[in-house]
Amino acid sequence: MGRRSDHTRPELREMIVSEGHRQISEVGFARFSAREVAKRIGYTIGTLYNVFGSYDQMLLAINGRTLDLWIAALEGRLEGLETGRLEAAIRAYFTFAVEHRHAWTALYDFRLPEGEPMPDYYREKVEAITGVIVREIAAALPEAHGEKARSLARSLLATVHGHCFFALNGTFALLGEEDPIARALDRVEDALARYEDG
Amino acid sequence: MGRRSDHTRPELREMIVSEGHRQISEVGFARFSAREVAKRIGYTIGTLYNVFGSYDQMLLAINGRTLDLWIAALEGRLEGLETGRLEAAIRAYFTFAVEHRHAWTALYDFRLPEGEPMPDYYREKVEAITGVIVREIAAALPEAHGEKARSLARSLLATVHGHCFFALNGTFALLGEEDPIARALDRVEDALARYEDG
DNA sequence: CCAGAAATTGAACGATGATCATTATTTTAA
DNA sequence: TTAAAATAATGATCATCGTTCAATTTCTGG
Repeated sequence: MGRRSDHTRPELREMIVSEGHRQISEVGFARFSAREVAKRIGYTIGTLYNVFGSYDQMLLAINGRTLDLWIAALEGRLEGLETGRLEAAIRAYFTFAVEHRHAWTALYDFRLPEGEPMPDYYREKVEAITGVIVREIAAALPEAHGEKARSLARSLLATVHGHCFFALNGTFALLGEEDPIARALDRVEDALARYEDG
Repeated sequence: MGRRSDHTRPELREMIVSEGHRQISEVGFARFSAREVAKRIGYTIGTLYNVFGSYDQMLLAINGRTLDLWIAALEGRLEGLETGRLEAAIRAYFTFAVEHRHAWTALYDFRLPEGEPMPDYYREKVEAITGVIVREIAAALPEAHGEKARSLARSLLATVHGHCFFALNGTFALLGEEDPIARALDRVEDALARYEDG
């Protein structure tokens, strides 16, 4: 078969990302198959390569979709909230990871070959996640500003990530920790309390 | 060829784990190949299955080797140290991860199929890593004891892990953080300071 | 010395990602 | 209107992977 134009380029792109995300959410990164994605949207493997150029770029697009959904989930949860915004953001962080186990894990399972740079569009999505936390940290610490707030936000993001990661991969269960979110919130509180003092 | 007895069962096991660890350290989890391991020790793929029963159990053994080396590196670094032991432990945590990038990352890239339980020997190694931190936390906080110290240690372990993970996977670089270890130490200090107060 | 046990092989299978000449379709321009 | 050029999609081909297991070879106990 040749040029069909059943779908425009952007439509096709969307179909692949959408189905790819569905796939990876269901079976996880390890069992993900590009061929299966192609089959399910009624195309063949070659077409995925035509559209994305490489497997890696396709996976990046799929992970990008996960980031989009994650950002939306965070923002959505905070919308209209007056108090407890930072805590809500952290809880939403966990909730998304738990509810999208496989897709969330794939974010970290997949890595570009060394040396290959992250595309800007992806970098921006990662920064958007951070941005949410930065904003809430800055709001929680009126006296903090600029780089100080950004630095603390990055670090607390890593803190929350570590707790979330251990919660999902079974490390916390293995170690007997039963309430990972509470522990993450403890650590954030520790940092804020200390900051307020000096 | 048949029963050769060039090597005893334990010898063979050691050869596979040793070469497997070398392999995964070099090329990483994604490019790891069991066939390649077999070839390099002068056996064939079937033999690996004879010895370990499954691919997963072999990988677990290889990751177990990484944990052994990690524990040894932590203990070795602390040996004879009188002061600054907790900080030294955390620095050693990072140092090992950086110096064994691929092997360390493989610890988290590989997961058993859902439902399959961790073998006890592996669980014990993970607990040994935690144990080091628990011990130093307990030493740093004389008034903390039992479950309180364990709980805090687990949480700080997750905190350090998050920072280490973001350092290695490029997230911190992307966000402009240049000194992940310092940030991890900040967070640990935050927790200890708060704990000492009440 | 031989029969049975044990260890090792490697061919076979079904997948995977990757490549690319071929073919079908559309678009363009004459 | 039609021929030529550009484009889209295919699917056969390749190298590799994990997995299985009958066949083969070697060892060992009697």
